[in-house]
Amino acid sequence: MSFNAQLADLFERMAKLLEVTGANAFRVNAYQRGARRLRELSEELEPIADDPKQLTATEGIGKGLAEKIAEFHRTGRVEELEALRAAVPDGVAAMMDIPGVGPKTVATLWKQGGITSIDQLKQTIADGSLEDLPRLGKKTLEKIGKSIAYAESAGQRARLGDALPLAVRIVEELAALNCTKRVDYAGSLRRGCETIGDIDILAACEDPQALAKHFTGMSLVDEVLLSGKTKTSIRTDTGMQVDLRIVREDRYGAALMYFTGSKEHNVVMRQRAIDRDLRLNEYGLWKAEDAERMDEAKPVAADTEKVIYRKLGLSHIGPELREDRGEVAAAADDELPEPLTIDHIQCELHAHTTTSDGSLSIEELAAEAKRRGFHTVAVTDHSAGQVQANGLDAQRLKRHAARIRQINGKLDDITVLAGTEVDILADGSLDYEDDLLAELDVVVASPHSALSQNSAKATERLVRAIENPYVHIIGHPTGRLIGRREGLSPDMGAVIAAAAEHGAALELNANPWRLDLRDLHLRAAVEAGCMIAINTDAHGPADFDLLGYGLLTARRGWVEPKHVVNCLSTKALAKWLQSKRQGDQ
DNA sequence: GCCGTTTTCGGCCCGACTGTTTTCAGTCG
Repeated sequence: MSFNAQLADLFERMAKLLEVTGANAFRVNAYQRGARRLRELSEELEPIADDPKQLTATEGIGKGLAEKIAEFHRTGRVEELEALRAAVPDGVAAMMDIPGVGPKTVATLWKQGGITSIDQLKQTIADGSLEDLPRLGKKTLEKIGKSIAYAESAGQRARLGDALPLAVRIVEELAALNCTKRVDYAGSLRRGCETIGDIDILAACEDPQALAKHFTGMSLVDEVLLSGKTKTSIRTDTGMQVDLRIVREDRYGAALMYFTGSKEHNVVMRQRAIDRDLRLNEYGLWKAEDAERMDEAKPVAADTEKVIYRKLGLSHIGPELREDRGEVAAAADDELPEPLTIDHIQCELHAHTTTSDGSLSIEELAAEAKRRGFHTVAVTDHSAGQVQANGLDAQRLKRHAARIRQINGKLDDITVLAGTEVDILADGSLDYEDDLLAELDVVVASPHSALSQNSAKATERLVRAIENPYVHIIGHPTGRLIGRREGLSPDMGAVIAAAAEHGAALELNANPWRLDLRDLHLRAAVEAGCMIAINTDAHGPADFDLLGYGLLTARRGWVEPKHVVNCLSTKALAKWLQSKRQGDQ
């Protein structure tokens, strides 16, 4: 784990323990913010760990955190954290993770109830001996018990690819009602986050009661969690929590902005409003004096997000950018990245056919790509190392390439490239000889095995593949599977620097299990001058639809059309593929 | 603990919902 990541974990732990012990909430928040900053930092703090001046130049790190960083660097530990650990049993801190249980409840359970673990809490709820504690009545305990049971059975965040189709289905069903004026999904889903805690749906409606009733009566509803005048929550049969909020139509934009978040983005926006003697909340942007009487007053702006941003002196910030990663400053200077849309994507450079583990023939793949409006599709079947995927040995690859070229000669309006997705072996060598790779139009090199090797080895491995003169694209560079497998954790700065130097593109694999590279690494890559390849890794016709997940992730990574090889014209793409070859001759 | 064209103190986003109270504390987003 990197120095920054270790510190981020440490600060998060501090925050949690401080919260349980009833520390000042703003102090807790400072540690949380510090941890978050550390995770987003692209440069390592270790070299400057003993220089408070340089450390405090980072936003969110002041004198206190700088001292902790120096202490950790010097001694490998932080005294205050050790003291907190000694004072608070592990099980007590763990109770904070139960939904509906916050610091106050944990403190009551621990100090007054003697509960020091989730297991003990579960038992005590079952035998009913807890009900004498203040503010812990029968219903509350019942709810906590349910939360524990649910967390034990599921608990994990949903992948974007599972949550988005579900949200679209719910939005479409609610939109079909006569009384519905507007309805959208908001929250982390609208921001295109790779995993989603719960789905937020926002609606404006002439008959809120009817809408809420329809919502709780949908066939996918397993349990109604709460239902108020403006907020209703359900759990679906797949275990996903869905919140519906109903707002006035003329306040819709303010609500959409508010519920899209992120929380951190909202904080910056609210502060920006205050700096201009305005107030921003979920009901609109107000003059400061009107914020107290929103019922009678007229908002400065409320019906669309765009107007609210404009009234705050900002160009419209796309939902994927709203993470407090510098987007507000960029919008103020009119320097936001150009939004990458599906119309910019003109080719697919990573696809499989029946020759390895795909479901389409070469002709069918070409036809599907053409139907999607692409000028080029690359056939990149697996190399021999992928035995389970029917990977090709050298002889089969030669015959396959010849057949691809033969078919390409007969097709109009679509170019089919002869390529491969060659394995990057554990030591960074490739699964084919260089002279065979040199015969192909496009080479995608990907790690598929030895995905738990250490960081140093992974870095060396990927850099070596990047240095190979015949490699155009590094496919799904870390090999992670979201929520299932962590994949490689190389020194991404070194990998990116190598890719920039050698002109290899890094892939953003659009499959929602992968989304690899992830958003923050993409941003570091384009800032370093790397090209990005956004591919669906199609194994069948429907996989081309996965491109949408790639676009969301790319926008989160501040990737613009000019950074993406799939946005190149036929001619420019041919030139790019060639340049790699010529540059090394 | 962080931060500063109201800078070394005094703020730090704020409203909905629930359950336990009987006017509000705790949690969540």
